[in-house]
Amino acid sequence: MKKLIRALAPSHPGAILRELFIKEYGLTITEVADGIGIARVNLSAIVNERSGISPELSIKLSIAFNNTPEFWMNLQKNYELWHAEKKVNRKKIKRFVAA
Amino acid sequence: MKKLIRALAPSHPGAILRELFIKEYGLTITEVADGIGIARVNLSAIVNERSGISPELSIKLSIAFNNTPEFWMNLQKNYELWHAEKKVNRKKIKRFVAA
DNA sequence: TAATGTGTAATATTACACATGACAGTGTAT
DNA sequence: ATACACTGTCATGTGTAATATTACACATTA
Repeated sequence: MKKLIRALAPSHPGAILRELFIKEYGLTITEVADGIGIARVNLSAIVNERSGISPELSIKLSIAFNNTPEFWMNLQKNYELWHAEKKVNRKKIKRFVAA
Repeated sequence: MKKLIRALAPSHPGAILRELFIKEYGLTITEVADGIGIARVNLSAIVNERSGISPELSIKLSIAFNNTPEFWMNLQKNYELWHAEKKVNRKKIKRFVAA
Protein backbone atom coordinates (compact mmCIF):
# COMPACT_ATOMS: atom_id res chain seq x y z
CA MET A 1 0.00 0.00 0.00
CA LYS A 2 1.50 3.27 -1.08
CA LYS A 3 1.70 6.16 1.30
CA LEU A 4 -0.76 8.92 0.61
CA ILE A 5 0.85 12.28 0.10
CA ARG A 6 -0.96 15.55 0.62
CA ALA A 7 -1.08 17.43 -2.64
CA LEU A 8 -1.74 20.74 -0.93
CA ALA A 9 0.22 22.20 1.93
CA PRO A 10 -1.47 21.85 5.31
CA SER A 11 -2.78 25.07 6.81
CA HIS A 12 -0.31 27.18 8.65
CA PRO A 13 -0.88 26.87 12.41
CA GLY A 14 -1.24 30.63 12.55
CA ALA A 15 -4.23 30.44 10.23
CA ILE A 16 -5.93 27.96 12.55
CA LEU A 17 -5.21 30.17 15.49
CA ARG A 18 -6.63 33.16 13.67
CA GLU A 19 -9.76 31.58 12.24
CA LEU A 20 -10.77 29.01 14.83
CA PHE A 21 -9.72 30.74 18.00
CA ILE A 22 -9.10 34.45 17.84
CA LYS A 23 -12.01 35.13 15.50
CA GLU A 24 -14.33 32.55 17.03
CA TYR A 25 -13.70 33.78 20.52
CA GLY A 26 -14.09 37.38 19.46
CA LEU A 27 -10.62 38.32 20.63
CA THR A 28 -8.03 40.76 19.38
CA ILE A 29 -4.41 40.00 18.64
CA THR A 30 -3.29 42.52 21.22
CA GLU A 31 -5.52 40.94 23.82
CA VAL A 32 -4.27 37.42 23.15
CA ALA A 33 -0.64 38.50 23.02
CA ASP A 34 -0.97 40.19 26.39
CA GLY A 35 -2.92 37.27 27.80
CA ILE A 36 -0.30 34.67 27.00
CA GLY A 37 2.67 36.92 27.60
CA ILE A 38 4.29 37.36 24.22
CA ALA A 39 4.91 40.48 22.17
CA ARG A 40 2.08 41.61 19.94
CA VAL A 41 4.48 41.90 17.02
CA ASN A 42 5.32 38.25 17.28
CA LEU A 43 1.77 37.04 17.57
CA SER A 44 0.95 39.15 14.54
CA ALA A 45 3.73 37.41 12.63
CA ILE A 46 2.35 34.02 13.59
CA VAL A 47 -1.24 34.86 12.73
CA ASN A 48 -0.06 36.26 9.41
CA GLU A 49 1.84 33.08 8.76
CA ARG A 50 5.33 34.44 8.92
CA SER A 51 6.41 32.60 12.07
CA GLY A 52 5.74 29.21 13.49
CA ILE A 53 4.53 27.98 16.84
CA SER A 54 7.30 27.02 19.25
CA PRO A 55 6.93 24.28 21.88
CA GLU A 56 6.69 26.90 24.58
CA LEU A 57 4.03 28.80 22.71
CA SER A 58 2.06 25.63 22.11
CA ILE A 59 1.85 25.22 25.86
CA LYS A 60 0.73 28.79 26.39
CA LEU A 61 -1.93 28.48 23.73
CA SER A 62 -3.20 25.23 25.18
CA ILE A 63 -3.71 26.90 28.52
CA ALA A 64 -5.36 29.98 27.04
CA PHE A 65 -7.73 28.00 24.84
CA ASN A 66 -8.21 24.94 26.96
CA ASN A 67 -6.80 22.36 24.60
CA THR A 68 -3.54 20.48 24.41
CA PRO A 69 0.01 21.45 23.53
CA GLU A 70 -0.05 18.42 21.25
CA PHE A 71 -2.80 19.99 19.20
CA TRP A 72 -0.62 22.97 18.38
CA MET A 73 2.56 20.96 18.10
CA ASN A 74 0.96 18.62 15.63
CA LEU A 75 -0.25 21.45 13.45
CA GLN A 76 3.24 22.86 13.45
CA LYS A 77 5.00 19.56 12.87
CA ASN A 78 2.73 18.60 10.02
CA TYR A 79 3.33 21.94 8.47
CA GLU A 80 7.09 21.63 8.79
CA LEU A 81 7.08 18.06 7.61
CA TRP A 82 5.17 18.83 4.46
CA HIS A 83 7.63 21.53 3.53
CA ALA A 84 10.64 19.43 4.48
CA GLU A 85 9.47 16.60 2.19
CA LYS A 86 10.19 18.78 -0.78
CA LYS A 87 13.81 19.25 0.19
CA VAL A 88 14.73 15.59 0.50
CA ASN A 89 15.99 13.62 -2.45
CA ARG A 90 14.76 10.17 -1.53
CA LYS A 91 16.93 8.48 -4.11
CA LYS A 92 20.06 9.61 -2.33
CA ILE A 93 19.14 7.98 0.96
CA LYS A 94 20.46 4.51 1.71
CA ARG A 95 18.03 1.90 3.04
CA PHE A 96 19.49 -0.05 5.91
CA VAL A 97 18.37 -3.54 6.72
CA ALA A 98 18.26 -5.13 10.16
CA ALA A 99 21.19 -7.44 10.75
CA MET B 1 -9.52 13.79 35.20
CA LYS B 2 -6.20 15.36 35.79
CA LYS B 3 -3.56 15.27 33.13
CA LEU B 4 -0.73 12.87 33.81
CA ILE B 5 2.64 14.52 33.81
CA ARG B 6 5.83 12.62 33.14
CA ALA B 7 8.11 12.84 36.13
CA LEU B 8 11.17 11.93 34.13
CA ALA B 9 12.27 13.50 30.91
CA PRO B 10 11.50 11.42 27.82
CA SER B 11 14.49 9.88 26.10
CA HIS B 12 16.38 12.07 23.74
CA PRO B 13 15.62 11.06 20.14
CA GLY B 14 19.32 10.58 19.59
CA ALA B 15 19.39 7.92 22.28
CA ILE B 16 16.63 6.02 20.50
CA LEU B 17 18.48 6.32 17.25
CA ARG B 18 21.65 5.06 18.86
CA GLU B 19 20.21 2.17 20.86
CA LEU B 20 17.36 0.91 18.74
CA PHE B 21 18.68 1.51 15.28
CA ILE B 22 22.39 2.07 14.90
CA LYS B 23 23.33 -0.56 17.46
CA GLU B 24 20.55 -2.98 16.59
CA TYR B 25 21.36 -2.81 12.92
CA GLY B 26 25.07 -3.15 13.59
CA LEU B 27 25.90 0.10 11.86
CA THR B 28 28.51 2.78 12.45
CA ILE B 29 27.84 6.47 12.84
CA THR B 30 30.03 7.21 9.86
CA GLU B 31 28.11 4.74 7.78
CA VAL B 32 24.73 6.13 8.70
CA ALA B 33 25.84 9.74 8.25
CA ASP B 34 27.09 8.97 4.78
CA GLY B 35 24.03 6.92 3.97
CA ILE B 36 21.57 9.67 4.76
CA GLY B 37 23.73 12.49 3.52
CA ILE B 38 24.63 14.48 6.59
CA ALA B 39 27.98 15.27 8.18
CA ARG B 40 29.34 12.71 10.56
CA VAL B 41 30.00 15.43 13.11
CA ASN B 42 26.34 16.30 13.20
CA LEU B 43 25.09 12.77 13.51
CA SER B 44 27.55 12.29 16.34
CA ALA B 45 26.09 15.33 18.09
CA ILE B 46 22.60 13.92 17.73
CA VAL B 47 23.50 10.46 18.90
CA ASN B 48 25.30 11.98 21.87
CA GLU B 49 22.23 14.04 22.65
CA ARG B 50 23.63 17.44 21.89
CA SER B 51 21.43 18.20 18.87
CA GLY B 52 17.85 17.46 17.98
CA ILE B 53 16.22 15.87 14.99
CA SER B 54 15.01 18.35 12.41
CA PRO B 55 11.96 17.74 10.20
CA GLU B 56 14.22 17.12 7.24
CA LEU B 57 16.31 14.65 9.18
CA SER B 58 13.21 12.84 10.40
CA ILE B 59 12.37 12.18 6.78
CA LYS B 60 15.83 10.92 5.97
CA LEU B 61 15.82 8.60 8.95
CA SER B 62 12.40 7.25 8.05
CA ILE B 63 13.65 6.33 4.63
CA ALA B 64 16.85 4.79 5.93
CA PHE B 65 15.16 2.73 8.62
CA ASN B 66 11.87 2.08 6.94
CA ASN B 67 9.60 3.82 9.40
CA THR B 68 7.77 7.12 9.39
CA PRO B 69 8.88 10.73 9.75
CA GLU B 70 6.15 11.02 12.37
CA PHE B 71 7.93 8.48 14.52
CA TRP B 72 11.00 10.67 14.71
CA MET B 73 9.05 13.90 14.84
CA ASN B 74 7.02 12.64 17.77
CA LEU B 75 10.09 11.65 19.71
CA GLN B 76 11.51 15.09 19.14
CA LYS B 77 8.21 16.83 19.83
CA ASN B 78 7.69 15.04 23.13
CA TYR B 79 11.22 15.78 24.14
CA GLU B 80 10.89 19.49 23.39
CA LEU B 81 7.49 19.71 24.98
CA TRP B 82 8.63 18.18 28.21
CA HIS B 83 11.46 20.67 28.52
CA ALA B 84 9.28 23.60 27.47
CA GLU B 85 6.76 22.81 30.20
CA LYS B 86 9.28 23.81 32.78
CA LYS B 87 9.66 27.28 31.31
CA VAL B 88 6.00 28.25 31.34
CA ASN B 89 4.42 29.91 34.32
CA ARG B 90 0.87 28.67 33.99
CA LYS B 91 -0.48 31.19 36.46
CA LYS B 92 0.46 34.04 34.19
CA ILE B 93 -1.55 32.76 31.26
CA LYS B 94 -5.06 34.07 30.75
CA ARG B 95 -7.82 31.56 30.07
CA PHE B 96 -10.11 32.72 27.29
CA VAL B 97 -13.69 31.59 27.07
CA ALA B 98 -15.67 31.10 23.88
CA ALA B 99 -18.02 34.02 23.24
C1' DT C 1 51.94 0.34 10.65
C1' DA C 2 47.92 1.81 8.31
C1' DA C 3 43.12 2.24 8.21
C1' DT C 4 38.82 3.02 10.40
C1' DG C 5 35.64 4.82 13.68
C1' DT C 6 34.77 8.14 17.15
C1' DG C 7 34.31 12.34 20.11
C1' DT C 8 35.07 16.88 20.17
C1' DA C 9 36.52 21.64 19.19
C1' DA C 10 36.56 25.70 16.26
C1' DT C 11 34.49 28.42 12.77
C1' DA C 12 30.97 30.12 9.73
C1' DT C 13 26.37 30.19 7.74
C1' DT C 14 21.57 30.30 7.93
C1' DA C 15 17.33 30.40 10.12
C1' DC C 16 14.02 31.52 13.46
C1' DA C 17 11.65 32.81 17.87
C1' DC C 18 11.33 36.66 20.61
C1' DA C 19 11.65 41.52 22.71
C1' DT C 20 11.48 46.54 22.16
C1' DG C 21 10.51 50.73 19.90
C1' DA C 22 8.52 53.28 16.27
C1' DC C 23 5.44 54.59 12.50
C1' DA C 24 1.37 54.73 9.57
C1' DG C 25 -3.24 53.31 8.51
C1' DT C 26 -7.98 52.04 9.80
C1' DG C 27 -12.04 52.00 12.29
C1' DT C 28 -14.91 53.53 16.04
C1' DA C 29 -16.79 56.06 19.79
C1' DT C 30 -17.46 60.51 21.79
C1' DA D 1 -13.16 66.25 14.28
C1' DT D 2 -10.58 64.34 17.91
C1' DA D 3 -9.11 60.63 20.62
C1' DC D 4 -8.35 55.90 21.22
C1' DA D 5 -7.70 51.12 20.13
C1' DC D 6 -6.20 47.72 16.93
C1' DT D 7 -3.32 46.35 13.34
C1' DG D 8 0.60 45.52 10.03
C1' DT D 9 5.13 46.26 9.36
C1' DC D 10 9.93 47.67 9.78
C1' DA D 11 14.31 48.03 12.20
C1' DT D 12 17.43 46.25 15.49
C1' DG D 13 19.33 43.15 18.70
C1' DT D 14 19.62 38.67 21.29
C1' DG D 15 19.68 33.82 21.92
C1' DT D 16 19.44 29.35 20.18
C1' DA D 17 19.95 25.76 16.98
C1' DA D 18 20.86 22.90 12.76
C1' DT D 19 24.25 22.33 9.40
C1' DA D 20 28.88 22.12 6.80
C1' DT D 21 33.84 22.05 6.94
C1' DT D 22 38.27 21.27 8.89
C1' DA D 23 41.21 19.45 12.16
C1' DC D 24 43.01 16.91 16.11
C1' DA D 25 43.54 13.12 19.41
C1' DC D 26 42.48 8.57 20.72
C1' DA D 27 41.21 3.67 20.36
C1' DT D 28 40.64 -0.50 17.83
C1' DT D 29 41.58 -3.57 14.27
C1' DA D 30 43.43 -5.56 9.97
